[in-house]
Amino acid sequence: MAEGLPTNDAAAGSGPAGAAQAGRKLREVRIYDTLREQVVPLRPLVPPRVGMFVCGLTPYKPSHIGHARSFVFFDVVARFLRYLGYRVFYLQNSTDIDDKIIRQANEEGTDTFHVSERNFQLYLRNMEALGVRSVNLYARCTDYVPEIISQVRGLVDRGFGYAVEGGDVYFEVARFPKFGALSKQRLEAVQAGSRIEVDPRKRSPEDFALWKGAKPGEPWWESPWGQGRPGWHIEDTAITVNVLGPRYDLHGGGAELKFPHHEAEIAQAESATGLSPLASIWMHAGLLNMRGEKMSKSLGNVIPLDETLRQHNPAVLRYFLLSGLYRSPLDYVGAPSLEEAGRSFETLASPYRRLRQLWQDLSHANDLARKGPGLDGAVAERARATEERMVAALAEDFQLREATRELFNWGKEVNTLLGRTEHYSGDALSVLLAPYQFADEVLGFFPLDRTSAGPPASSGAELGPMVEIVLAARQRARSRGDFAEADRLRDELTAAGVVIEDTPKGPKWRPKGS
RNA sequence: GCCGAGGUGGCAGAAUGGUUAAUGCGACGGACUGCAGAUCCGUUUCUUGGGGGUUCGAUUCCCUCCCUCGGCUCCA
Repeated sequence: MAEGLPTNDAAAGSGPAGAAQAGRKLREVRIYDTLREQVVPLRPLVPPRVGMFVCGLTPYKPSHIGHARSFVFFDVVARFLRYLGYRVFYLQNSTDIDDKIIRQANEEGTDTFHVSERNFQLYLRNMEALGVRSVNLYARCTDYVPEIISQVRGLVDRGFGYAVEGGDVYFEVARFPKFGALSKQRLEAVQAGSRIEVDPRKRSPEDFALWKGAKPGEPWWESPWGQGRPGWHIEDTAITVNVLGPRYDLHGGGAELKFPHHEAEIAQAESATGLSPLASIWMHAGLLNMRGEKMSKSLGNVIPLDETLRQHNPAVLRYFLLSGLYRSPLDYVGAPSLEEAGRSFETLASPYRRLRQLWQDLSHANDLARKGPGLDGAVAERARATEERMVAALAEDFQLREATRELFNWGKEVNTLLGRTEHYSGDALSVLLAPYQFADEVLGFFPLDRTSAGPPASSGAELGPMVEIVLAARQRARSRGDFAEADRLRDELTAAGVVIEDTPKGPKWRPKGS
């Protein structure tokens, strides 16, 4: 939210957030659960708390825009639940030790910590640029090795895991009949489709590694099975059981993780704790595709997130990533996708920008309390209704597009009102701003206060004096009818990244991309 | 092969067993402007992959065929 804007009710404790403290019933949110294959109400184990875990990334390389889609979406999930008054603890892990990181470190001639930490820090910066700020704890796998070993040992003790020669420990899938329930896969079918050479030490091909014995030159930790490191799946359950408990409310991740990763999580955690279900609701975000195909290194179509954020307004990327149904694939065709999104975003943000400017003008003039024209009661009612419809859309399995549509419609109304007069009172402006503030708080549509399309531009402060001089010259040219000169000066300002708009009250300007 | 998602206007992309099938982008016309931009108003285009069925009525439910994409132990 831009500094100096009217305070949102929720933040002030008199709105929905205050409801929880007052012990009132929280608004019900319905979410599609992959396991049950239907939209179900979120019923927190310990209301109003919501434990939420989302599978994070393996930072062996800089993250790409596909990652951004999931993490931006789950950011909205956490923001929305908090807006409603749920007290969300959002946990995300980072797989900072695994085969790919080891390989990358060897290629670079450095160690795994450097590789994972460098990419993880870059990821955090990228997430910050995208306005993702709802995660309470990023848990690194290597910080939880004792918990991991303890959980593996527990599984071995209870007969779910078995150690083999070489220091590997496997989970015996045959001991967990529900394996496959989440992805609706049957084991026989899975075995038939296996692409991986079966390790002869495993009792069954579908058994997966809980712990891997260290090979020469690899990082290792001491364990009851010798020197080794965690298998891929175990860190998530070791971390969540310790941080969120044996059961929690929401588990999120990309759709491709359903099988085998999330199946393995269920098998591990429920076998280790004896409690079920591990997560009350399993959410899966649709993947981001490149021109209809998955994004993968072998196809050579991975778009680095960092590069994209340097070339485009992060707000536009965020808007684009949130523009479809979260469970469906989203197709990215490169820059044209973001250019179109940028035009849409401009339509969306422009009325907000106008309102915010008016508010700030009043604020600077210390005149917020003045008696300006108020608002028609019907307008105020429509503002409330707009916000309510946005809430309702999100409360029914996060229908982002529905919510956004409301904001477009609201923008049209705002533009019409501002076309009649701009002299509204502070109260009236805050009513008009409310739907935008909701969108900012929950959808994060206006991160870092950047509300127009395009790459970052120079700041208004450093351009200001030059622009004012040129603009004055252009006005003189216009008043003497020398429109050729006036247009030339406008072209120069445009080339310098300044957007000029003539209004009845004289020309206005702003840096492109601000 | 098995599991899953999907085929809607020029493009992106929603929705519902039943008034004119959202919204955005684009295009065209009008208002405004010296011009442009922004904004407003209006217009433009889909009968919802093919076929069959259920129904008073289906884009929405069922069957079938065609096509696309994803998962099947690296992957947000």
